[in-house]
Amino acid sequence: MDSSFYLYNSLTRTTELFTPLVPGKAGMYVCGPTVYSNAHLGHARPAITFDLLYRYLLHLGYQVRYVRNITDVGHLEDEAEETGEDKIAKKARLEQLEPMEVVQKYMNTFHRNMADLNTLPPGIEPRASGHIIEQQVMIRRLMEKGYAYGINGSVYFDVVKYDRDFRYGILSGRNLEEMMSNSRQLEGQQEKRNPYDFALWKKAAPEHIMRWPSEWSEGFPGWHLECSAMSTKYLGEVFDIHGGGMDLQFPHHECEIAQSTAVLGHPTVRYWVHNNMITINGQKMARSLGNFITLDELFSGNHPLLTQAYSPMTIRFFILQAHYRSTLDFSNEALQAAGKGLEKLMKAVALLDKLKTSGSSSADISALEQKCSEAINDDLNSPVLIAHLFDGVRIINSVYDGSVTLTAEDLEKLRKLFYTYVFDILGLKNESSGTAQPELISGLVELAMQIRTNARNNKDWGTSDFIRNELARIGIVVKDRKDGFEWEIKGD
RNA sequence: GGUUCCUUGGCCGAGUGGUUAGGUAGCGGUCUGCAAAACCGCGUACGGCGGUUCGAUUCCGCCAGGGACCUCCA
Repeated sequence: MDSSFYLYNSLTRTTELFTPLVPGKAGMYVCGPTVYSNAHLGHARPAITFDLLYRYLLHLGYQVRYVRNITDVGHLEDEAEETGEDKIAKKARLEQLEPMEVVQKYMNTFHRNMADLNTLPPGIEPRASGHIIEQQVMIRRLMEKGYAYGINGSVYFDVVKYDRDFRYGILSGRNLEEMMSNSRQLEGQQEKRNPYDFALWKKAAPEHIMRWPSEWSEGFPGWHLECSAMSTKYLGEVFDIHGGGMDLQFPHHECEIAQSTAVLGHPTVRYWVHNNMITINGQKMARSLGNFITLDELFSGNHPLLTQAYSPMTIRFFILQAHYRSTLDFSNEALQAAGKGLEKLMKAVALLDKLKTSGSSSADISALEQKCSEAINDDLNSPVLIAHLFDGVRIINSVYDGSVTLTAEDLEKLRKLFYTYVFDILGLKNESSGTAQPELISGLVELAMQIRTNARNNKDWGTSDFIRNELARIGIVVKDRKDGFEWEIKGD
C-alpha cells in the first residue's frame, strides 16, 4: 500500500511529504474551543478535519498522540482594551453561574456534539485552568531570558525583542515594522511597551472571580500561553502537527510560535495545518458576528434559517465534500444535496452484502483502490476521494442489477475498500433510525406485503397500490424488483 | 490603509495547459402494470479585457466583484 502522505504546511506554504519526527509515531495538537457558549457549525469544521487527519494517521499505522485543549480561562473579550473581560467570567456573570459551571455546561454540550458527529475523542484533552503552574513556569523562563516584562502586576511578551532575535510573523507572513506603521493607534494600552506585545499574565480586577496567586499578582494567564505550555508538556519540545482554524493563524498561532521559540530557542511545530472557514451568505460564520447556527439547532432544525433538520452525518458528509482548505458555504440546498448523496452512498454500502459474484470481473477494483489512495494522500483530498467512491457506488448498483460482474475476490476487495474509507477514514456511520421494535414492524410489513403479492398475482393493482401508498404514508418505501420486492424504513 | 485568498454549469464543490470530477436539482431514455430505486444519455461551466502559447478555465498583466486576517473568533 502506498503510504506517501502529503500534507500542506501553512508555515512553508507548500505541500510536503509527511515524515514523522519519530518513525511510527505522530504527535498532533489541535486548538479546541473556548467553552462559553454552544458549539456551532463552524466548530464542526476543524473537529471533522482533524478527525479525518487523526483517523488517516491511525489507518497508516501510526501511534498517534492527539491533544486538543479546552480553553476555560484567559480568553478576553478584547485583548487590546484594558477593560477586556474574560469570556467565561462574563458569561458566568450573565447567567449567574460559577465560571466552572459555565465551562462544564458548554464542555458537556461540545462533547455530545462531537460524539454525534462521530469524531474520535482526543487522547489528551488538557484544560488551561489545570495548567496554571506550567504557564507560570513558562512566564518565569521568558522573563529570565528577557522576552517578557512585568508592569503593574501583569506580564507582557516583548515582541520587539523577540523580533530582533528571531523573527515575529513567519507563520502569517507579517513584518513587525510594517505592522506597526500600518496599525491604527488604539486607546488604553499604556501598560504595554508596544501595541503588539501580548499578555502572558493579567492582574485580576477586584471583581474578577477566576484568579490564581503568583509572584506578579493575583491574576490569570493570557490566552496564547496555554497552547504553548500544554503542547510542549504533552508532545515535547518538537512535535509533528499543530492544527486549528485559519482565523487562529494570527495572532494566536504566531504568538504561540514566539513564546515557544523564545523559551526553547528553536521552533516546536513541524507541520502547521489550518482548516478554512464555513461561510453563510458568503460571510464567515462566527459567534462574534452573530450569524451562526449551533449544531443542536442543525440537528433539530430549530432555527429560522433552516428549512429542515440535518442529521450529524449529513453535516459531516457536507464538510467532507469540500477540501478542508477551501471555504465552504452553508445553504439549505447544499445541505440537502449532501444528505441525498450520503443516502446514496450508504445504501450502496448496505448492498455490498447482497451482491452475487461471477467467474470474471468487468470492473477494475484495483484501479479504484489506487485512485482512492492517491486522493487521500494528496493533502486529505476528501472531495476527490468521495467522487471515486461514487464510481464504486455505480459499480455496486450495477452488479446488483446484473450489468456488471465481479469475482468473489474483487467483491471482497471492494467491500474492504468501502468499509475502510467510508467507516474508518471518513468516519461516516449508519444513521438509519433504530426503530424500537424491528421484529414487530418487519412482521407486520411482511404480512402486508404478502397480501399485496397475492393481489399483484391477481393483477389487482388497486389493492397493490393501496398497500404501497399506505405503507409509504407511514414511512415505509416499497420497491418492486423483477424477482420479488424490497422494503425499507425511510430515514428522515 | 497593509497582508493574503477567492470568482467553475440552478445549487454545493473538485481539478487540469489540449481528454468525464463528483454530489444534488432539471430533461430524455431503459426497466416497471404504474411507481420507486437503479442504470444509460443530455444540457456548449469555468467573472471581464488583454498577453504568452499550436492551444488557457488552468500561466502572466490589468479591471470588476467578494472573502479572510490586521480586535475576539474554529
